[in-house]
Amino acid sequence: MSQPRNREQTEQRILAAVGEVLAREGFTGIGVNAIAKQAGVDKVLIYRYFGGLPALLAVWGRSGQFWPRVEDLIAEQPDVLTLPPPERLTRFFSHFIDALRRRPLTLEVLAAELVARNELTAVLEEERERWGQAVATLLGGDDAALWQDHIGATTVLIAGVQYLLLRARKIRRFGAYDLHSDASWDALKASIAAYAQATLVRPEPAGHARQDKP
Amino acid sequence: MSQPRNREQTEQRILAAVGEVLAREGFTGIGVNAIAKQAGVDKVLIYRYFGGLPALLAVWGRSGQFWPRVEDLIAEQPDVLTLPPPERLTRFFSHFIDALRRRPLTLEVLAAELVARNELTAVLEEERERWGQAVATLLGGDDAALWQDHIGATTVLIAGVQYLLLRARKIRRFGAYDLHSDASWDALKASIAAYAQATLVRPEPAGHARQDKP
DNA sequence: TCCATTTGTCACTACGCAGTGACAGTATAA
DNA sequence: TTATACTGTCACTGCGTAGTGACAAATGGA
Repeated sequence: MSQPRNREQTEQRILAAVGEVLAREGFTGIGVNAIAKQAGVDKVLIYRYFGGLPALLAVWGRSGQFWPRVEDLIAEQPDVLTLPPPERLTRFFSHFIDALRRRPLTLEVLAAELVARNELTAVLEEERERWGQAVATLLGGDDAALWQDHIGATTVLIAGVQYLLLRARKIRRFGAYDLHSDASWDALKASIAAYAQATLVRPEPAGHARQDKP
Repeated sequence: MSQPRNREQTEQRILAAVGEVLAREGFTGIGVNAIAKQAGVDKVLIYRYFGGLPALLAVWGRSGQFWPRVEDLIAEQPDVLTLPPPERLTRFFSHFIDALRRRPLTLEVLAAELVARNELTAVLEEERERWGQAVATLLGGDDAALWQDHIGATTVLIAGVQYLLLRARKIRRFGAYDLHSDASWDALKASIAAYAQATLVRPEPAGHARQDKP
């Protein structure tokens, strides 16, 4: 019944248990008791090895990559940078939605951030700030000025996608959409694509219109 | 120190205390002990008069109107229905943002819905579903077909605004924006306005409103 | 006046939580 | 071999929570 005497392994057990408890019970179920029980380890070791629950969460947050890496969002299309801006934005959103729908743990943490701040959310905040920079670079591409005109609406759209994904976990409907159905998400992707086509182009149609071809 | 013997008044005290505790400690601080203490009443009366915490929350949810009524979002401009669609959408978003920024209690409940379902969130869900219908009618106005084409993007924008307002409570930055500054919100409103101008128009037969794909 | 019901108070149980002190077994270094 | 540090277990305190039973005081009807 007693654990092998191996601190390294025990620490890994505890770290793994954090994710397991989070996945099973959600953020409100997180606590030293639950984590220790899940790890099959005495809770005092959490204090001894990590210094308490907040410090443990910080370590866990740094170890796992729940946030989709920007590269993964465009991986299947490595020449995405050569696409015209509307297609680029469309593909980005499509992959972003799919990636987040596959990451329930990310959504759990994302939801927790809205309710309470703690060591974990602080760690993830830095991480995502860097992510935002990378996305801006990706979407801006070779025409940063064009992108600049649409950064506001696109920011709200990114926020909106995240919010709808969070709501989907607990509440099925939002306005006209059933957030549990793939068809709804396809429709939303199509709407965003239409938005991109309609707006993400150089404003002057006549005269010195600039083509978005390389 | 004993309360006057007046059930009606005591019930009102308890209901008021729900909102007070929610405002002061947030949703995680809600509990029979805290509510009873706030109301200056013994907690057993919560069970006796309301049947427990979930039932109390349901009553409270029905009694208060924290969600901005659609009429209030356009009150200062009663002839909003005569405005062209882009201006109509722009005004709606501007008022919607301002209204929610003035309702911390609404945001608290909105955030709670993302984490846990309970009697309160169920009640509010019905309420907001009706709200969504009213908004659709308002924005659609006399040209439901036009609106239909943009319902998806607008839905995501509404969701995005709500999400940014929720994040602002705990996390100051989102992408390029400081969510605590009025200037950021003005910029976001302007971006939404630009989106509305660019997309929410009738495709003219020979007009330049919508640009063709290359 | 008498009695039943209602209103409000108090004391209590049972539970889960965070955190800690004491202890036993094991590895390691002198 | 002996002393020391380390790893893991157990039992415990203290706190806050939800929920309940017993009781005192006031009300209102017969």
